[in-house]
Amino acid sequence: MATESRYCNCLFFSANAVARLLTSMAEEEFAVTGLSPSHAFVLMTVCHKPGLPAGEISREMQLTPSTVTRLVEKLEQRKLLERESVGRSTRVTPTAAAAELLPAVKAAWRRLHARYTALLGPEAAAQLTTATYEAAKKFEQSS
Amino acid sequence: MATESRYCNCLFFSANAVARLLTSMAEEEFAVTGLSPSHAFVLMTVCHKPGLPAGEISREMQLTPSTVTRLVEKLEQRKLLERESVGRSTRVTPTAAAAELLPAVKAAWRRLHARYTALLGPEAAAQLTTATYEAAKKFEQSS
DNA sequence: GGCTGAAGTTTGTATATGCAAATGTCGGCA
DNA sequence: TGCCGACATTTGCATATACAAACTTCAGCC
Repeated sequence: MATESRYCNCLFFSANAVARLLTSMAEEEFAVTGLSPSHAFVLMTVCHKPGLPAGEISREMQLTPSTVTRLVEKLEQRKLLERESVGRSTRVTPTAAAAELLPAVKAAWRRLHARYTALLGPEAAAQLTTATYEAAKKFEQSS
Repeated sequence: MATESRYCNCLFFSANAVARLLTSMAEEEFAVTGLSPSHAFVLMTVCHKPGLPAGEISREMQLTPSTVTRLVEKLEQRKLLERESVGRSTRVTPTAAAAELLPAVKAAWRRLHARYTALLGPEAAAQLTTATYEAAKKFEQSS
């Protein structure tokens, strides 16, 4: 109470702090899969829709195309994904190894969810999540 | 509506998206000062408490000491801050140039605030900010 | 008084992400 | 048919941030 940060009323500030802390939690939970959180999300996305073009991954994950290229590249090196150039798009498909790894990835994701939900309380967590998602949508529209 | 992201109920995901979007807004607003948002916050922090040890900056900004070292280092190169080694801590003080730049920095900060507040609506913005800040505090305690 | 450990900072290295430019591919039009 | 602009992706480069190890300084204890 005595030491509220000077920046507690700045959303830029708090949002970045929360994102860093959640990323560090996510890294811990996904560690058992050998993947970083972002790589894990790419894997889940591609397993859900095999053959997805890279640009679609970019849109679903709200990351730039170049970032997606790097992520997929690394997963390809680990033999978890394959890329196929089709026309001007690049279709990405999971390998058998990816299918095998998927349950562990999904379990880690569930643990992450459970972890921050426990820390915030179920209602607060749900509310913060939707508010944050709505904000992301509005910000995205304006840019 | 038709295309809600699969990840809209994941706070890790939304928090990172919002943080990226806010960072990009902040970069635009702080651009006139020639500083990145983080550098601008360091400058404001040090102008507010001249002689602050680096570790205190680290705590106020919720960044690691090494990150603060890099930020201060660059501001020192630009003749905006000075470092003085006192015992085992490093005291950081603003230069005259920093004092001169400070109003522009604060103005940019106000513009940033106004910008996201306009996009979200005043109540929603305030509520999201406090909820986010509370979450950051809880996450920090648990780590 | 000298050692030992803890605290504060810096340095080396690694990762995530983005922007801008380059590359490759398609569609339409002269 | 061949060129030109638009789209999808990749590549080169830059920045932000962190972790771990090294370095410095102090504080207490023998």
